[in-house]
Amino acid sequence: MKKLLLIHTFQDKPYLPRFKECLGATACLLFGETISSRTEIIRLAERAQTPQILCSSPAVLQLLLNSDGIKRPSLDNYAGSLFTLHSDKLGLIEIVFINPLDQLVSVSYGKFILRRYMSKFISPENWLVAPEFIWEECDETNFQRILSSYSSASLIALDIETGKEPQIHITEVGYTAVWISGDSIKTHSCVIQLDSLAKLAMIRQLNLLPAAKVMQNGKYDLSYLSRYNAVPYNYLWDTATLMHCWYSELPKDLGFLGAFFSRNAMYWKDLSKSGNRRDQLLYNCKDTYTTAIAFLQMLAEIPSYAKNNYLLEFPLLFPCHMAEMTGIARDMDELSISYAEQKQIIASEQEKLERMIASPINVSSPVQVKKLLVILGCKDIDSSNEKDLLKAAYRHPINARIITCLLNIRKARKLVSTYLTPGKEFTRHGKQRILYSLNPHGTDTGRLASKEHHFWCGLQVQNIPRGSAVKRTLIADSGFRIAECDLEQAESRDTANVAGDSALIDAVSGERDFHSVNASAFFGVPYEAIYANGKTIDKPLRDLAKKVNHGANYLMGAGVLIDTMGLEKVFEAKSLLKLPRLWLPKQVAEYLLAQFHKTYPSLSKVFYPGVTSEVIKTRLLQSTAVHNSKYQATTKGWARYCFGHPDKNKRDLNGYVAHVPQNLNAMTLNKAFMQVFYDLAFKPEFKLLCQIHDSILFQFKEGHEYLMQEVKDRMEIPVTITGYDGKTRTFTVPAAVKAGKDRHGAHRWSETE
DNA sequence: TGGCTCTGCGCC
DNA sequence: AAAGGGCGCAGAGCCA
Repeated sequence: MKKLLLIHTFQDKPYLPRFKECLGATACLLFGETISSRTEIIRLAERAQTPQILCSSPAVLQLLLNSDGIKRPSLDNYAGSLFTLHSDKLGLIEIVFINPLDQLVSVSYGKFILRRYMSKFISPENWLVAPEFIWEECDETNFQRILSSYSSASLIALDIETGKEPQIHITEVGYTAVWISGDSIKTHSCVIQLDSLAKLAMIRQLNLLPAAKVMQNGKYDLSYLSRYNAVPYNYLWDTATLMHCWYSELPKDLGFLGAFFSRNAMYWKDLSKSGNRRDQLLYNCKDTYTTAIAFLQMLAEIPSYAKNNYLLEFPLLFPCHMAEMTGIARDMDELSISYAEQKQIIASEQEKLERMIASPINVSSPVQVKKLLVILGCKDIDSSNEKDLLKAAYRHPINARIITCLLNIRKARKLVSTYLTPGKEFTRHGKQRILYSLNPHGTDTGRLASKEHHFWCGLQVQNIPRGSAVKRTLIADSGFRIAECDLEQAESRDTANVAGDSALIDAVSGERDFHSVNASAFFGVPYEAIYANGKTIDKPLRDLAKKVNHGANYLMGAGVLIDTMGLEKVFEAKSLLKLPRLWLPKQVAEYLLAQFHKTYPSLSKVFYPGVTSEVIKTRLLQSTAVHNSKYQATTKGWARYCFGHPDKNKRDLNGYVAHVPQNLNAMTLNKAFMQVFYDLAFKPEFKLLCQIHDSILFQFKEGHEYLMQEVKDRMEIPVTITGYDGKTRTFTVPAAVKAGKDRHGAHRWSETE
């Protein structure tokens, strides 16, 4: 029988029973005392009569690393790393680090990761024997040899390192070539320090080799290599994308992939901190070696659902790359105007506020704002976010004056600091552009995520404020018009069809205004009294229905609904609906939510239980959607592996229930994005800018207005889906397109709203 | 000073 | 006891 030794910390003690659940038939001795030397570790192993040690102690990690001069190593980074020691009695001792044991409870995938790391000891036969790591620097003296040997490689992993000063540039490019023949796998790694045009020529030649390329988050590398005219040929594999397709809920960084996929992993990223040139080159090589090893292990294990996901996701990297490299022009004059306006608001409101409270205050400091709340007689409110401040405002007119002022400052500050501070622009030929990145592996649901650009500038493009303060500084290129096409009520339509709730399907796809239909159904008021002749008549009731719909969709509880609506609205709803005068806000909120579920009963009766049982039985949420669109490598839907327990944990349930329509919408938009990319984005009169969850932003040349319709046509994709009620339906989410003004007006993003 | 976590808030 | 989904960025505050 296998025997292990666990060295744990005092804090781990409460979780030891959980730990034992993961052991299966393996015996394990536990040790939770202080250890102060390597010899002590060896003696401990000898006494336990096992050369295999699991360890969650940061102190032991420090012991094993201190000869390398690494200060304060993080256990998180080294979890999964394998260290070795030598014992005269036992021979080779292996130590695998694991995460602190509280993660067995606090993280949904805690047990899964622990079992994975344990299997390095328990089932070593499941792990590829890593080929030897051989590396050298590549320069004029050995380039021809390396080029000719790499030309027969089966696979080449590559990775760039970049520097920021004096301007962004590539410092090195690393490669690991892999030769596979039969059961034997050989690798060789090299790194080119990019310090001359001759070296660039070498990089170009290596990148053009026929072998399939594998990168980790390769879009980053592509963005730089594009500028050096050194784009790699045959980029087919991406380890971050693969990981996302397989286990979207797990980390995807290279350090984690190394620990997860390589038995002998040793976290290497602390190397780069040494400042030593050779370490830097070695570091770069290790990145590519780890990418290659992780990829090979993935090939050996990856299940079919993840392969199918990969066919859905990998192609997106190319339109995303194009959009990232396009960006949106910024009107710098308009920026300074808008910046000054917001600064002015901050100054005047700040003065007003400080006059009222007769004291200086930093409104961005939760500590100071909470003190203010105490002074305003609201010491029960222990948070200083907008929602809670509004509670305080509702209590007294003086509070309201002060808090309104405070919130105005916060709003303006947010605009200035996040969106309007100059310097985020990418400047070329004297023109400024806002760049951004779009990451297909960024979310658990299949939506794209956005961040600032790889070039250390730009903005997250998916959370630009809706008003004109920021969007008016983002403009079409000369001779172009900016336009946005969005899918209307996409998530509500998707929810309705996925759940198979016929009432919701009718409400959302009928001719009538959705929120007014809801208001009528929830509150028993005739539709015509809320909405008639294309106009809202009873706005308060319609808004109420909108909030209830939104809240119920995300399985909101009554308490949170009160907070989002605000007490005032809750009381308003009570009198509007003639509910008993003595009802507490909570009862009112519960009533509102109940009305929703009474109107659309399949959601709670069929959809939520369906999601729960699917997750429990299969651990997967498998989409049944089939899209009628072009350029698909697969017609099978996305599958998400689920570590959570929707039957035991409401947060998990909420997340999985929200996943289903969010994922369906994302898949539809992503397919639309592909169609727009292939059919339109290469035309000179068209520029693909980005997608924002239910819309695509683009530009077209003046005089080519028909392109708006072309985009719209490509977004309206018929979807056939089998709902949780077992019935199959086909539906199409309609799209609406809006363009900025033509040559006589401004060509600003703000015009498309 | 740099690095980390927490809080708050922008979007869909 | 109560629990709104999915993201990323800036500032505050704390620690070494």
